[in-house]
Amino acid sequence: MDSGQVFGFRRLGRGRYEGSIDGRPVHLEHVRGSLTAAANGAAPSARRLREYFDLDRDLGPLYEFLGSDGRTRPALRAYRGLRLIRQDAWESVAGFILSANNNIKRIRSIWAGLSRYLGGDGLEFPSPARIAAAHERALRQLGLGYRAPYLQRTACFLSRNDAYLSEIRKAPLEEARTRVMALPGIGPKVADCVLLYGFQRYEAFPVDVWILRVMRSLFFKGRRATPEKVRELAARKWGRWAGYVQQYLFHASRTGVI
DNA sequence: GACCAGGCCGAGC
DNA sequence: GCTCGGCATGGT
Repeated sequence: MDSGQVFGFRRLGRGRYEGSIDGRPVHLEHVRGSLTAAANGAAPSARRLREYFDLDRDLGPLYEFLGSDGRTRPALRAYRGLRLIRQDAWESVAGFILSANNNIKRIRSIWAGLSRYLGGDGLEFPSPARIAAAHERALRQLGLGYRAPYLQRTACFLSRNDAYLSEIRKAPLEEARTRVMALPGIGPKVADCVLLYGFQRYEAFPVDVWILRVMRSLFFKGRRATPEKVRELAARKWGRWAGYVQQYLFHASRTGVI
């Protein structure tokens, strides 16, 4: 919840969060290895929670990758158990359009504003149609800045092409990436985030400023390396686990562990 | 009061 | 094809 994957959850206390899953508000509590969910209406089922948090995936191969290399081992030691949330595709599209040249704290704040002023009764994140119907000026007032037209144009397009995202899910990786990048405000990095977090394409390896720094430092002897070179190395080294490795490196880098 | 943040876009070579 | 400014805004 705190590793920059989702922006709609608020931390209430140790292991306690409020947010929404499947468009329904929910309270989550994680204590001593036990996860519980509570809601006013229907809470997500145990099965749904296991799926949402990807709990049934065997992370053995990931731990082997991370643990067998001294450069990545600290990230595993610190954050063993960290998993990729299987979030809604539209929410990943919107969240990572907002993320461009922004910081996580402020993305959360913008997300909360959109939910409060454009979402439904449960303060869930607004649908494409609701954002499409908003005025760009209103979006700017919520702090989106120059991202306002991007989010709105993408919302307009998706509200009129409701099969667009589900077709991406079925496409081969490179085609899927091209189609995600065709949306306004989405370039290579945001596309990789959408593929990874919204479509569970675990080969995707988003390269932002944090990942670029840590990858240069760990694997390029501190020398310059383009995001494209970094992506190629990650694909070669970690294959289908690259996205998971990225999350460990990103979070460890941001928290000063590596 | 700089500098930075999970970058993208359009213009100009 | 590539490089390079411009872009809104709040946190630090």
